Amino acid sequence: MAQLSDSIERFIKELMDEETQIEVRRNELAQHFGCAPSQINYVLATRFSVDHGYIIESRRGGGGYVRIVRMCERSEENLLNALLTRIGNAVDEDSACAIIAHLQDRKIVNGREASLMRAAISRNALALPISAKDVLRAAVFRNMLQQVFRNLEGGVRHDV
Amino acid sequence: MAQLSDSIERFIKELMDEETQIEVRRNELAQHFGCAPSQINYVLATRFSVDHGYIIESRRGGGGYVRIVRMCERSEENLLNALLTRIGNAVDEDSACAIIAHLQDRKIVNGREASLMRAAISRNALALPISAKDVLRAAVFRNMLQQVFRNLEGGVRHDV
DNA sequence: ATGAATTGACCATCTCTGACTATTATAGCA
DNA sequence: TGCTATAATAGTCAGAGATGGTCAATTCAT
Repeated sequence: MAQLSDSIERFIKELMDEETQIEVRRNELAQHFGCAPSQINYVLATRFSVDHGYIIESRRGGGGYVRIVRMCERSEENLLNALLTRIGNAVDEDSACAIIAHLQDRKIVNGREASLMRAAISRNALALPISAKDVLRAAVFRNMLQQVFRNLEGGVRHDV
Repeated sequence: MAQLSDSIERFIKELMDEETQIEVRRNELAQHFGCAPSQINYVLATRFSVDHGYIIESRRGGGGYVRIVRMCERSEENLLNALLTRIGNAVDEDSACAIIAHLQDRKIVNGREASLMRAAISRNALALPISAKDVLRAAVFRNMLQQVFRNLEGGVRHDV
């Protein structure tokens, strides 16, 4: 039998046919399928994650919504994954700068963006004991890289 | 449904089109939208804060008014200093995002750069206990801002 | 038996209102 | 003139209502 999650997934994908993004009410959707609202979050987390090429944005409170955005196909995905693996849980400043330079060589980021990234991961920025800096730098760097690659896809303003 | 707050925000911004400041009667505005007067204060507080680049002045009593001023004529140098002061030693994510949005409004950064900055200072990026995050975010953010303004001086402008 | 799916209790955030407070102008009066 | 009462504004804050989020426990499908 088709799982509830599968039905919800299909429903959302049909809604998105032709559209690059849609907005839904979590509660309405849940009611439509007669399930718990959190079930919607489950479907979004398992079928509409960044890995699946989607970005979820939402707002709570009166007039709240859940927006589902489909990202374009990514040709550079392998590079991103390679870089994320390379960075792992810690990375020193020189290595990070080398990666940024590489991205600039490949015209994936321009000079201004490269300088921004260096600023964010510099020793100065990360005001912590030396040992912790590399770990924190890796976290910030990973996040920025993912953003860089999302930007490549044409959509410019999607944070996660 | 479009939220009342969103409508009021749009209305005010349309009034301010071309103008650098406007004056309104709180009660009149509230009546126009059929809401409680304090709703106007709510909109001003959440959409026209200093972080968003506005200043609110008002006077009570007969002939009272609310004046909404859009900050814009500061030189970029002063803006940098104002922002660094504003950020200080700690800043939460929402405030930082408001500042980034303001920079984007003023075309000081473009969409890609804004998204990069948000990525660098997001909760996800700063893998630390909550209490320390705001402090670290401020440090990273300050560093990025200084870089942004250095980029301006060099005139290295790449639009997307 | 195992991992996926589902639920429900509890949490976080955003809006909006109304009661109460603060401030200012002005009319009326001594 | 000077003082005071009143009317006309605006500000603040706590709380209710409306959403969405998270996570641990449970159930289900293979």
